[in-house]
Parts: sequence; C-alpha cells; structure tokens
Amino acid sequence: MSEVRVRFAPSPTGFFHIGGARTALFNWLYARHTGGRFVLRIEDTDRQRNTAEALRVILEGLHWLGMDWDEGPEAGGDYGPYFQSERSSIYLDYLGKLKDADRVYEKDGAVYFRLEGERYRAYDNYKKCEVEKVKAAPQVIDDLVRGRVERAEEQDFVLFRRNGEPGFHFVNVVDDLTMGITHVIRGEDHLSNTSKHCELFKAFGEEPPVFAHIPLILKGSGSGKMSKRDEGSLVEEYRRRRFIPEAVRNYLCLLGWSPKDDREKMDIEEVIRLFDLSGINSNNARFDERKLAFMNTAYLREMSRKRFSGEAWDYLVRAGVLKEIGVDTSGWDQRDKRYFEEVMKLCQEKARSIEDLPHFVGYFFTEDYPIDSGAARKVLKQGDPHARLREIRRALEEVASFSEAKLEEKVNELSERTGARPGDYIHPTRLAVSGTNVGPSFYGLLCMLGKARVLNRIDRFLSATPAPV
RNA sequence: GUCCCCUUCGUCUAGCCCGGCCCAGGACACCAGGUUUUCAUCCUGGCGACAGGGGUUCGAAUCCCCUAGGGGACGCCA
Repeated sequence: MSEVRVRFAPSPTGFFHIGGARTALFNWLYARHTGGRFVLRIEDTDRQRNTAEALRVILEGLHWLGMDWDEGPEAGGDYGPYFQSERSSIYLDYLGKLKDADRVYEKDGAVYFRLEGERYRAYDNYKKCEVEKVKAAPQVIDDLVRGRVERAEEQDFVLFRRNGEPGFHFVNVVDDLTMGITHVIRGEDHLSNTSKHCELFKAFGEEPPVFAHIPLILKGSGSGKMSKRDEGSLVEEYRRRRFIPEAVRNYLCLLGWSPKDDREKMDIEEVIRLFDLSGINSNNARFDERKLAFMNTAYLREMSRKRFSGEAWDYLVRAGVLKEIGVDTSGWDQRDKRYFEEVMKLCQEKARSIEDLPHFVGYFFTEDYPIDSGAARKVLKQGDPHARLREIRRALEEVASFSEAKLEEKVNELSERTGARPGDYIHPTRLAVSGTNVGPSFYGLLCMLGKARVLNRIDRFLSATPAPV
C-alpha cells in the first residue's frame, strides 16, 4: 500500500475563503491521520490578480490555522514545481499524449478534448442554442463520502484556451497524476466536474485517484453556498478580529465531521487520531457565527493566563487599539506592563473575545471612560443610588488597604447596618468606577483600580451625574 | 431546462450501513431558575426534529419507491 498523498490546490485570488480553509483542513487532517503527505499546489494559471500578496494571504492563513505542508511553496519537494504557472512543459507533454491517442482537436483556436460516443445535435435550454452532444459512457465515481456516483459527460470541453494557456480540468488532472495524488478531497461543487476528470485519467491510461467530495458550507443566512462576498467568509477576517486560531480550526472540523460522540472542543491531536474520510457526512452545513463565537470564548477561558495576556497585549498595545481610545502606551514601564497583566488575569474569565476587550477593560487604563447610557438607565432607575454611593464611599474610605476579602466584608457590614442589599451598593459603584454594569469580579475590580482612583471616580460621578427625580 | 448530490430540533450534529436498546442523545442559540456580589462567567432545568406520502416488516429515523424542498454543476473561471 503506497503512501497517502493529498493536496490543497488554491487559486491565489487575494482572499482565503473559509470553505477553502475547511477543504485544506480536511486534507491536512487526512494526511496527518494516515501519516501521508500534504501537498500545497498553487493554481495560478491565467490570473493577472496572481500576485505575491495574494499568495501570502493563503500561506499565512494556513500557517495561522496551524496547518503545515510537506511539499509546495516554502517547503519544496520532489514533485515540483508546485506553481502551475511553472509547469507549462509538463502540460505540453501531456497534451502530446492525448494527441497521440487522438483525443484532441482544435476549434476556434482552442484545444478540445474529444469524448467517445455517438454524436448528435440538440438544443441546449441552458445555453439557449443548438450544440453538439455526445452519448459518452457514464463515468463511475466511487466516492468515499457519497458512495457510487454515475455521471456521463455529454459535451467536449476545452483543454487549452485560445490564448495558449491550459484550462482547469486539464491541469488539475495532469497535476494530480504527476504529483502522485492518491486521494482528492474537495468540495461537492466539484462532483459534477469529476466525470470530466475521470475521462481524462482514462484517456491518459491511468487510474483516477480516490475521490471524497465533502459537503459545502452554506452562508449563515439566506440561501446558497458561502461566497467571498458574504460577511464572515474570509479567514483573514477572523484573524484580524483576533479570534483564536485553534477555535476557528476546531469549529471548522465540526462542519461536516464529528467524532461520533458528544465531544466538540477537541485538541487537534485527538482530531487527527479520530479523523477519517468515512466519517464525513454528506449534507451541507450552514455556517453559524454564534457557535464559532462560543467556541472562541471557550478557548479563551481555558488558555493559560500568560497566553491570554499575550493575545491581549498584541491587540491592545502592539496593534494600537488602546491608543485609539486615548490611552498613550508609549511611555509604559515594567510596572505598567505588570499592571496590564494583572488586569488581564482578572478579566480572562469574563471576557468574551479579544475583540471586545477595549470596551471591557478600557476604564482600567484611562480616567476618560464613557458611561454606558443603557447601563446607567438600568442601574439608576430605582432605589437611591446616589445615597448608596455616598454611603459606600465613606465606608471605602475607612478601608486602609484594599483587598477583596476586606472590601467584601466592609460592604456586607455596610448593608447590614443600612438594610440595603449588597447589590444596591455594587451596581451603582460599578457604574461609577467603570461606566458599565458588566465586567470582572466586583471586588477584584476595586482592588485593581485602587483606593485613590475608586474614591475619585465615585466623587466625579456623584457631581457629574444628576440624581434622578 | 438537463445532470448530480442532499434532507433528524432555528443551527451544527449522534443514531441510519448491520430495522427493535430512540415516544430520538449532545452542542450553539433562546427561555426560566440557582451560585446570601452585579455580570457577558459557572451550574441546573425547559423549549425544540426523524420533510410528506406510499410500501416491505410482528416492528422503520433506520430498507425500497414516489413527491416536495434544499444545494451544486452545466465558462476558452478555478
């Protein structure tokens, strides 16, 4: 039994589509599961938009999602070149084979593949014209996901365009053949192309590889498959929005595949161990951003404090997001950095995403934080929050040094004395010192800010916000 | 229009191949409670599906047929 060789063959368009990423992932998983090789081949024939930048988007996207390739750009390999634009002589060579077998002809300057079978003319309701059709023998595809699929081609198709460049079906087959690809794992949208490909393999006198057509990813709302124009369809978008790559990768694994038990959040090693083509289901999957977001939050919760803080630093400081809300981080020293880490430690169990962090932690770094109007409405609408604030301010002033236990004790003591509930103090105080009604542990939050800032913020709030009538 | 694929909760899915253990399990979302500290955390509970119709069978989500619906392909794009 020869080694499994699979490939991902993207066309560098400048985008890395989430569907393409899932296809790459399934190929990669299969290679890693079987101990085979994962080949990256760049389908860059006939594209002026084929720039180094466009290639970079794909390569970086793959790296980001944790996929490495054994052969291809940056990796090399014995089956190169891995760019179709550099394989012209191979294509010419293989065209020669078809010529020798008398399976090609020229028409309008293009080279066509000639199907074998009885010819007839028929009106094509789709193309709205009369065309020549062929009664070719049906091709049988033993698809690992779909089972046995039969489909007959009925029209000759283009191998080489008038401009001399080879077309997709031809290069695809020649490359898979010459690169020794054993399993073609690709989207179901290629299933109806596969009969063309089988025709070509046979015309070359070769056995086609094993096919596995995986379900398509449908757009989150509306109908149809997800396309580059759809919101949330690009890998780089999630990267930009600071999603955790492991979370995106984990979510993608679950679109069309499952471990057959109730597990969802899984280490990649475990997925590799369990992944198999026979376990892929055949119905299309709708993309659910909310579940992705949930997965992302789950990864955030469980990652090390060090990494969480690192991710936050990367976004808030290095990418300059804190600067955008008026925090100058350029003069930060070791103490500031330690403070930053402490803040992140406090927030990790509550924050939903890295992306939301500016709103979630901004008030730790600036006195100029906004008071959320919705939160204010909610908190200030009942009781006498201003009176409670004055009371808690006095109580807090008496605490010599802030600690969570001390503060909790003090607030409980206060509420016992006045008969107000702890929440009557907590809500307005959180609003005053953070501008919002949600956030990390209340007492932890006060400790983090420290006595001076807390008292100061309460004072400022008291004088700036009129008591409701 | 032609051909191909698909059809279990709103969504992702388990179960289907090898019919009884399924008046269908899990997760997201949603809703309701709880954690004598709020909350976007955490815990508990609830809501909620075998597309429809015919067969086969003692018995069908599971096998067969039809209908309907969804998706894809039909490019000198990939």
